[in-house]
Amino acid sequence: MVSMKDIARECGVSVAAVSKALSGQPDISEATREKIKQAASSMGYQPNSAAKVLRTHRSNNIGVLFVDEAHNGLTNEFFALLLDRFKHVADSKGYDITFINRGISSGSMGNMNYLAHARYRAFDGVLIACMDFHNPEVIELAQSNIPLVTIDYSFENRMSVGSDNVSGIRDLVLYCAKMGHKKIAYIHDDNDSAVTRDRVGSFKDTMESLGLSVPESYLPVAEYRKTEGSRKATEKLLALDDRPTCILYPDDFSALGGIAAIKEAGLEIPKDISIVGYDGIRVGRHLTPSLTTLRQPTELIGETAAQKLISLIENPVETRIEKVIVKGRIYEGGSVARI
Amino acid sequence: MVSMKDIARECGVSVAAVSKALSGQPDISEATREKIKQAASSMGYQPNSAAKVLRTHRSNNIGVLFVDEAHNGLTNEFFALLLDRFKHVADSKGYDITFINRGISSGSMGNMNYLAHARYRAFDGVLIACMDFHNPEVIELAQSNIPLVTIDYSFENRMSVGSDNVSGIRDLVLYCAKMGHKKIAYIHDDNDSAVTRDRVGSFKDTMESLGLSVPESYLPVAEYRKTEGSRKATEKLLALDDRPTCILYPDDFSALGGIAAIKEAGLEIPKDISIVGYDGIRVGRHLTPSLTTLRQPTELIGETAAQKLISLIENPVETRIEKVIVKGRIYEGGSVARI
DNA sequence: TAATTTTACTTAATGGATTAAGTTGCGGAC
DNA sequence: GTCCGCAACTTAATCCATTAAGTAAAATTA
Repeated sequence: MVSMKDIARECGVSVAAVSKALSGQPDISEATREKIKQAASSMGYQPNSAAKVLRTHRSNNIGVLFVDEAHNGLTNEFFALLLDRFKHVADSKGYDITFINRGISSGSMGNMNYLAHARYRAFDGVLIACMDFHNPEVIELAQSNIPLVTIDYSFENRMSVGSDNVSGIRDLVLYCAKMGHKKIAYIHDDNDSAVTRDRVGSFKDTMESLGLSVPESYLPVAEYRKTEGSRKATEKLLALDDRPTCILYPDDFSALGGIAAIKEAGLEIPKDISIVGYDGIRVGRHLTPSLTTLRQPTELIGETAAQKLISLIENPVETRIEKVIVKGRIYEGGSVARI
Repeated sequence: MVSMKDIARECGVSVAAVSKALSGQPDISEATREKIKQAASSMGYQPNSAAKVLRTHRSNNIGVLFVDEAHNGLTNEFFALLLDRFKHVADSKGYDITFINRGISSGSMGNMNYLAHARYRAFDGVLIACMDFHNPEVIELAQSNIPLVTIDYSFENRMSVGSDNVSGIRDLVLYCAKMGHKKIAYIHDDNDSAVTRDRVGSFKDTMESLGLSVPESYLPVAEYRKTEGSRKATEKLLALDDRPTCILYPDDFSALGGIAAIKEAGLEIPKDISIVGYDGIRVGRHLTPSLTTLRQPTELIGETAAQKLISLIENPVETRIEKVIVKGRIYEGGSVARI
């Protein structure tokens, strides 16, 4: 490997001069700079990030924390798309992306936790998405001094980007009501998160403002993004004496589980029962009938998260901590009947 | 940040002793080792990867080259799942994963190419998937001395993991023939790759072995994984005087494009025309009828790639260069009619 | 007991780049 | 002619961990 030392020898200057010439510092004459650049290029010089990081404490590397146990991270279309756009913006600004995990061993002290890993790699910033935000290790990371952006969850005094769950659920409920539905159920997770609180709250509020009642049985619990749970929750709803005419699912994967249960019960969508998803993933568009859902501006969320995080990294003082909220839009498929 | 220096001062030993104690070297007494470990842990010591990489030239970091322009990388379910499994194995063996891109600037010399980026970050190894393998930069990377595994493409003298396209296409054709089809079309890309050659070759060979003829018009061209192209190719096939009774698509996304064209033509699957996909992505299972396809053992490909690459990194001499080929299995959906 | 081996360290060089502080030579001001 | 200021460098310290080579003391052997 050619280093600055080699170039310096070749050009008869000091290593410092080479460093300055290549990094565009002003106190190097144009002639010398040209000579150094020429030599660097002809000798096949490649910078060494380790040396740079060691000296400057800047890695131009962003850590991404995506849970991947149970295939819940990358293979989730929503998060894959989010990461794709995030990566795109990061790339264009000269940042790499490395996944944060728990597999790196810290010598004798067992495996590193998330924060230790982030420090070990000297990440300039961290993106957290698709996680259990109550995990102590995640909280530890969030309370560190590393620039941080979270998706769909907000820590105190930290940047976050999320979708507007309140308006999302409201819009969906209003749409269903407009289509004539009065008996609407909402399946949700019982985890303690703002997403759940916002959505359930919005659901109840909107229903109330429409003068529609929501029996407790219309709010069954199922883990997010698990088809199995939503399938069972759907079966419960279908078994009710006073069955709802429309079921809202908390995400499109859950809706897939619901569809399976409905088909199994010998019912037809939307003739016998209407359903609505949330997220707007690709598969929904190819179903028959296609799934009415709230399409999240996933690309925008990913891009915004990257911009905010990089701004936080590069201008820590001027950058204002924000809780960015972006609105989604209803995709009107064919899964809600007019009654 | 606490460094070994701080621990050394605290314990009254040299930095070298600390390094040895923490990395488990034998020539440190148990008493001293214990003391150092205690101090390290109570002082909150965190190793510094930059220093380690600088000194040892080992980064415990694997570069992953996934094209992402046109959302073709991460958001492709096949590759997302592949990467997910790859990452899982890499994690468990203590390797991080960083995306290789072209966004990192090398000071005055423009942006780094893939190889330069890999050297810059000192990746111990590289995974290449989902790429244009004829790209000069990719070839340059493949010809470097960095341990490398490619997916679904094989460079001379380099490790690769791929699915068995020959048996895959053959199995599908045999299945269709068994269902009574004689007029079978295959849409394919006209790029110059082993995947295409193997598949088209296998298609023609299998058809010939069955005594079935394949007119040129039954082999229309469309770019892989693009619904738009396959839609047009399908329209062409449907417009033929002697229309095929069954269309094979090169991947499930292409099949989605075909389905759109077929619906638009007012035809019904599988009553009027049968279709077959390739890959076995999730959406296919939720279509009505569900898509008959060749399900690739994506998880296995990802895991194998990781194991092979890490073996290549850790035992460069003993590890034999292999072209691993794994077989897929037909998923029998409802998109092929018995005629 | 003297010689040898082992144990448990220390010393010092090294990897590659950055940067504050210092030095030299030159042109211009007075 | 002298002094000042500036351009264009060089020097040297620094970031942190690793490791070959060296050393002193303790343990073993003859």
